[in-house]
Amino acid sequence: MYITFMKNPTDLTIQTWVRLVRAQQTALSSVEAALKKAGHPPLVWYDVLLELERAGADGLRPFELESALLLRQYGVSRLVERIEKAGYLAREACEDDARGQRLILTPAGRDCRREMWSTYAPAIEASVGSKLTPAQTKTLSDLLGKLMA
Amino acid sequence: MYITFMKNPTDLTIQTWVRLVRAQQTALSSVEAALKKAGHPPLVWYDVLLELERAGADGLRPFELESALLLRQYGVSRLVERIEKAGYLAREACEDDARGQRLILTPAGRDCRREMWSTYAPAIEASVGSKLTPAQTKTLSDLLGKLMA
DNA sequence: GTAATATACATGCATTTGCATTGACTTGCA
DNA sequence: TGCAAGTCAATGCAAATGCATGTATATTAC
Repeated sequence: MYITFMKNPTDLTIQTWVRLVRAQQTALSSVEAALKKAGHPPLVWYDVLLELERAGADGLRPFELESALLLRQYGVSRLVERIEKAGYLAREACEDDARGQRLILTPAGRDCRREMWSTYAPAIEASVGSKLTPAQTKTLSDLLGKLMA
Repeated sequence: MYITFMKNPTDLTIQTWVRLVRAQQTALSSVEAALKKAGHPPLVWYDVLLELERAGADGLRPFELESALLLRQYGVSRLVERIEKAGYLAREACEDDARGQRLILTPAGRDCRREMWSTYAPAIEASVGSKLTPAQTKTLSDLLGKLMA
């Protein structure tokens, strides 16, 4: 039996929590809205395509995507299915593990990611970059880093 | 024809964006998981119950909840339906507007919110409070405030 | 007063997500 | 070797969400 000691949050901590949730929600939904308005797929597709692009010719295993993007196993399974159906990735049999598969970015997928970026980038700038000085941005990044650690 | 000038984000801005999304996602899902593990309803129920508690005896109109919690109209409609079915809120006809209704917290709803808080509070402390000094927390809160503005 | 428009809320239908389970293969170990 | 346990991925079913639209009432313009 473990006793985990977790004291109650201060008002300041609560306020920070609320702002974290709200600020992210607001920013994220404005980015998603921009993508949708431009006729692009949802943001998570971008993340997948980017990971695959970074992974290069060997692609990635679904479980690698799962941990890289903090998705659930069944979420990856169905997301990959949809992206494949759109022609942006290909599944290959995995040589060294017959249970698995390799997910490879297609040229169309590469193009899609690039086009999404042309909408995504200004949306990030509008929601984050334009609201803070570089020094403030750095501070925010560091503090968020501490939260994730 | 408007020209909206939005330059591309710096690498620092992009990193901050990614961390904002990830940090919130991580923290939020750990809070949600704690609630679920304790047998409580999802977090958004807490938000609704708290808003209704703050609103007092007259309760709130659905559209007020919508803007207070940044939800979609149909989301509120169905969320309220579920919470009502659980017995945590009551719907009253609205005197001055026959299209509308008033949502009132029930005693069971008040209790539910209190019990949720006993899980929610330590989870906030664990995801935010315990990771930062008070000064850092204040700085983070202020910077997130700028993002929301 | 009445017609046009706007607001409040609900809902049918398709898509997505969550949860539990299954099927297939691998690994560890007797 | 062989089998128990573990890992990778898919899927059936239920719940939640998104989108478009519907219904009712209120407000505005004339």
